[in-house]
Amino acid sequence: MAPADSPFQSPQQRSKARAAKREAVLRAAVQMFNERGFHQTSLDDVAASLGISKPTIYHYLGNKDQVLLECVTIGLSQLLEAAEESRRSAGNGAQRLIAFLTRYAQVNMDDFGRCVVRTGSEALGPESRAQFQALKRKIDTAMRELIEEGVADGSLAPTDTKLLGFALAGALNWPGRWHDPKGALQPAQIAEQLVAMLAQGFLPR
Amino acid sequence: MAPADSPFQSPQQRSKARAAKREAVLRAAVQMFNERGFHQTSLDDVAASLGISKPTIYHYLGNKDQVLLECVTIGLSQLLEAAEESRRSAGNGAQRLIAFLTRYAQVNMDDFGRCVVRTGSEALGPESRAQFQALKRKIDTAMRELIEEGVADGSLAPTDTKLLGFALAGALNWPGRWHDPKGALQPAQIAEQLVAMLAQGFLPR
DNA sequence: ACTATTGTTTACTCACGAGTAGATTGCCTT
DNA sequence: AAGGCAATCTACTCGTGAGTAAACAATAGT
Repeated sequence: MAPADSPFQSPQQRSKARAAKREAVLRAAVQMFNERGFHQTSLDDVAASLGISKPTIYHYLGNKDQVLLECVTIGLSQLLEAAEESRRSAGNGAQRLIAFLTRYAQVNMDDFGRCVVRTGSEALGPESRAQFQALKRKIDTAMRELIEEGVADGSLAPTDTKLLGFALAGALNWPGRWHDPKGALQPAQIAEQLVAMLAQGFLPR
Repeated sequence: MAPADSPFQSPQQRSKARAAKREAVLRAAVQMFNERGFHQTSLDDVAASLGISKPTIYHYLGNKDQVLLECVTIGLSQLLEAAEESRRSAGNGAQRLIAFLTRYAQVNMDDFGRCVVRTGSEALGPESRAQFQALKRKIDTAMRELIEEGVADGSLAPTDTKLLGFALAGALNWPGRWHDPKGALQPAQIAEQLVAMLAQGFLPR
């Protein structure tokens, strides 16, 4: 084993460093995409923000399309993970749905989640677009399943599953558009209040 | 007065024809924007779809930015009009809010409304963007006022007005993303059901 | 008939940004 | 020592698409 402070890197350290750089590129890219929009962001801009040059980005990622695809894939994976976690968790259907929705809203206020919300599938090339849409469909399906489980166990009022899914998705995606990460409002709070509001409806009981 | 079938046009007819052509350009443009996205649509494409050439578009509209701005302005005007109409209508606060929301959702499934939903403000240049955002803020404000009136007259449960506004806007903008105009589902039905669902919440009563 | 105005075209310019070629440096292996 | 691989740069190419110049046609007004 090498001394911890050796200036020479082990293979693991090297590949880890490589992965870290790759991720740094994605982080920088996604932040600029969210701020200015995908088409208003050149890879030269992204490179400059990291103090590197464009070819370096191409060293880590194939092309601009792939950069975007990776960003949204990360966001969607977080959502998918949230769905799976809720699936495994205890509680009745309504409780598990609410847990999922809360996490869902939070992810949509994070860098990669926001990118998912703000990216229209048209921005991607045909192959990437297909992957993107397939992933989104997976999330939709997961949400619907959670809803149906809730209806089945009686903890949710019976409704049109698809429509409820769309309504919830819309309401909880929207923060990805309006929420300002530099603002005072905390994502966790927004998520919780929003979900509570949706759960209750707005007519008086 | 000239004979009705004269091949010579009166000044009114000329300016009307001009306006009609302008609108035809906007219609063609907005449809392509919605389908392929703004950046994936060149003005050459739009022109071709009308069987004309690009400079003709420039004869009616200043530049691409302005084309988009006009499109979203039309959409937003429809929303604003809906708000004003609801303001003037009879009924308690909740009823007027619901009427507005229903119309709001419908507009968002129409060509120009969809364009509003699908267009990120980053796509526009600075001046146009400011106008766009100002208009959107107006809609937001109108919605919040409707909510507050409902709370004031007791027909709505008291809540965080801003948050409810965002939740409703999100849920009712979303159809502009997923609804397929060529699909079987009718916008009017979707709008009504969606609003009813939001009004009631999804927890059992 | 003559001129101005409106509508429309063809045929350009020009900038920007994605993507690449090839050189360079330095570490790592044999 | 030598060759190879990883990481990075400078300096390009090249397509696309916004926007324009200039000509042409048709209609309207004088």
